Amino acid sequence: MAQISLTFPDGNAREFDTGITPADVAAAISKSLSKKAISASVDGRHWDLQWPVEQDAAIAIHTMDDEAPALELIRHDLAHIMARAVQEIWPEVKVTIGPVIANGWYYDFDREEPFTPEDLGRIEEQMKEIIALRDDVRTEVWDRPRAVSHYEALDEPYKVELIEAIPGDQPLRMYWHGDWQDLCRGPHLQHTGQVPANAFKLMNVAGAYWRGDSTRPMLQRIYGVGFRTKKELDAHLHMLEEAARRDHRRLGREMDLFHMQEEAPGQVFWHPDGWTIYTTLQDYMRRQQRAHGYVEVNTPQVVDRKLWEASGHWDKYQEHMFIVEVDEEHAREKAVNALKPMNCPCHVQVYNQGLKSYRDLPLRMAEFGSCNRYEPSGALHGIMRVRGFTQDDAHIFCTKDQIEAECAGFIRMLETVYRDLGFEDFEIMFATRPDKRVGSEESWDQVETALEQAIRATGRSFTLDPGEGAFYGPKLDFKLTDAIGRVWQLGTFQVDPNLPERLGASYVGEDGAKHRPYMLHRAILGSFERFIGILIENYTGRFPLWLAPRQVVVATIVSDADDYAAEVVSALRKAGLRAEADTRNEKINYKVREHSMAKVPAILALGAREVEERSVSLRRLGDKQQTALPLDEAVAMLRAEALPPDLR
RNA sequence: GCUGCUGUAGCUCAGAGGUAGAGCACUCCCUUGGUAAGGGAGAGGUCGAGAGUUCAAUUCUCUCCAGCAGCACCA
Repeated sequence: MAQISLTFPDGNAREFDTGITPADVAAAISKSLSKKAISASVDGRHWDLQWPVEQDAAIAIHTMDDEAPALELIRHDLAHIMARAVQEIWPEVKVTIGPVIANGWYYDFDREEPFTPEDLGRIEEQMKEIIALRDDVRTEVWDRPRAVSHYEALDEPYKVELIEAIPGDQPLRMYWHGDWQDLCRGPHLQHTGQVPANAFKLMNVAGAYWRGDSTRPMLQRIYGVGFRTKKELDAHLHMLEEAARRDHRRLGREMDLFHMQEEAPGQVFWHPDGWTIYTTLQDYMRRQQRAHGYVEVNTPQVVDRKLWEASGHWDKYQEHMFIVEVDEEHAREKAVNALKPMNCPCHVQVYNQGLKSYRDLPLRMAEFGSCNRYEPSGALHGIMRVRGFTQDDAHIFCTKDQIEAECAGFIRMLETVYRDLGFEDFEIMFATRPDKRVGSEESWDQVETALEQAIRATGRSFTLDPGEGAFYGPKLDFKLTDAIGRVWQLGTFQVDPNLPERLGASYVGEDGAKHRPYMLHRAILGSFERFIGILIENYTGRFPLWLAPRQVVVATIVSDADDYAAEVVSALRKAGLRAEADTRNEKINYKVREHSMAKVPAILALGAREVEERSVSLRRLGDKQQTALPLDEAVAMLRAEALPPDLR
């Protein structure tokens, strides 16, 4: 029999018969490895222990100690075990697909009746029984006709469709968990007993379209999470609780920052404290924009459809626009307006006033632009996804040659802002030319190169997102990671030669002729609403002093300190701090508890001693202790600390 | 928009075919207390909206609205 050479991670190579399986390889190495083996990597590909190896390759045998392959196998087997459990309980249910996802898996089923939360418990029990059976996992390769007729006989139409969608005459792999069988590319564990029975949990049921297509039937998707040990599962569940505790909708209500109500779905009623955060953030952004050479404008909310027709939004974006029809009795014709969903067309109108020279470029035009978009009801989510919002929007009008420098300048500005606002990590996604596009290849080459050079100039790396650019130009998306590892897409930078063309923007060049400027759409926060939602969750409501809506509460211990408290508050306010007195007839314990829960960063307690000494007793949020210090010193210290990062 | 679930006091939630309850918050009184809940009393609800069934609906049915989870969407 022919031999192949397998190279192990330590660099040693050994000869084996062609077609040997990793299970046999493990057995040849040692009995203990053979027992512990769960899968292998063959030339970097995750490989089932039962699959034969036909060529020379680099091989590594995995055990449960190898986290990534172990979790993938556990979750993948759990998906199959869950599907088997469901069909054992309800044989009429049709199975579809069940992939591994972050932290777990899901499986989509077609069943007339909805699954209930009680059903999930029942399925879990059934899964545990299957695991206890320690059924062997077997695999075979089938040819296509056999697989199709097999699933037709079982009346599993979704599987038939899946097979038909698999390209070419590729052989199909079948897996059995005991007698239950599924089409699956593998790999899998060796028997169901290898899945930890106490380290998984079914989380919820939700609808999901077959093949992700909203025109296809809606299936029922069951989500589960699975780990190697109960400890890992518990840690994950704890993390979810932590995320729920940070939920901006809950904190927004508890901290009295904003509310939303039925009469204005997807729109925010900002309360005084929430609006303080908003305006503080806006003031900060305004300073940043000025420092980076932007001019600020403001443009109308309600604009005639003619402009939207010219910009192309009427065609492409109408379903997302709030249309306002004005049926004036004496109007010659009915006026149809739309609330602006974006600021760009209006900014071109500002640009178009007066003749522009190449000397005017680059022109960086910013607006805290209030936009309204009719988002689908199911997309709304707290203040993170709303129908009325304000962007930190700007458009840079420039020449093609200026794109690179503008892009680099923008990335540097964005770095500063994210750092100041508490986010150190962000990633750049570079979306390049899509299949359906306008413009010459040469032009795409130039613009994409300019963006790439700009990123390199800032010393950053990027992830390529091929084909995901807009039809008229490439874009950069900036994704940042928050305190609990969630990723948010906020900033964007997009090159657009199209809108200046449509709306007739031009400038007079050095040659005295008219030219089209490029337009760079860019935002850093995205929208104030979403960004503040993220800030709330990132800080769990415990804002740094400069952003905290209520910075200092002056709490009296005895009513004899009331006058002094008024004096302290006034000194703090004079120093620019947001301070208020709490002279209620309550004990200091009560006041400290209440203001701590309201996440006020600093509490100044005043009793007879402080009145006497003209001092304060400062307690910081989260600290168990307090420090006594003279009033003047406390005010100076808090004032310095409350300066926004760009003014320090 | 789609599937499922939910909607009762400011908040968190209980409840039942015969027009409602708890805790916290709120108001008032007592208490002047030294760093995360002092004590007492009181007020507060068209049970999301509309229609239907019924002697009787907040409870059952239907429609609508909003929210939640996921999907789809996200210039």
